[in-house]
Amino acid sequence: MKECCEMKGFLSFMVLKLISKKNMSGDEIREELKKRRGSRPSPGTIYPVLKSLHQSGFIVEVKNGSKAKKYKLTKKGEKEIAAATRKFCIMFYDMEDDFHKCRR
Amino acid sequence: MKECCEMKGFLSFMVLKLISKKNMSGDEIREELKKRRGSRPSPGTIYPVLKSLHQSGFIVEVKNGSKAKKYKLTKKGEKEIAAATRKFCIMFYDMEDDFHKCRR
DNA sequence: AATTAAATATCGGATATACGATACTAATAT
DNA sequence: ATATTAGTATCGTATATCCGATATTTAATT
Repeated sequence: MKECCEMKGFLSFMVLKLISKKNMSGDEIREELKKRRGSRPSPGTIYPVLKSLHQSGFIVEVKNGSKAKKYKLTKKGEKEIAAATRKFCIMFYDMEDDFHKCRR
Repeated sequence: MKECCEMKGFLSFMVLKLISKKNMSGDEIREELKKRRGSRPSPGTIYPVLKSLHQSGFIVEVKNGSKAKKYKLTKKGEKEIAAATRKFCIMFYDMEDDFHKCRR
């Protein structure tokens, strides 16, 4: 382990979570992730994740006009993110206090 | 990716977090993680993590009497978990709502 | 002290995660 | 139509993560 607590491994969760709130394109997701974790994930990081989520049937592409295509959740994807969120909350149930502290 | 949102990658964070709340032995940590994520991590999972955290200078061993040795944070470890917690909160700042929902 | 049990430690390997570099595609502008 | 740009996609690779199996150490029991 080069650096402790890098917290890798939540990328697909986070991507699915973001799309669940709002239909987004790959680039928009990269931008949002930059805000959240400091660094903008490279294309080689984000697109394979989207591909994988698509292959699993959790997201589909949506095109409207000449804009960059966006992704939105499928029914299956909604179930998945709901289940994953539940797990997340159980895993980190006592992090709520930390959220409050960070707010100040 | 076999299964989406497995949320691997948080083990060392979680271990450090647990020790920060209470001095714990490897076995106690395994037990606590069983509650949180459903499955009890195997020895081959948990002890390398402890070793790595120890080598990084985040934790030290504490023995009292004939009981199983426990780990406690060092100053460095305290700083590390504080920084990691801050990152966590930024990354997942909007998960608070989900915590509330899960509570019900 | 010898035996058993509990806890810890190590090893090899499978899989996941993420990145940089590069290639491709589609939209826009010239 | 061609050139340019923005967005998307793929490839190869490095590292992290985690596990099962096994070995070792430590504590408890007889």
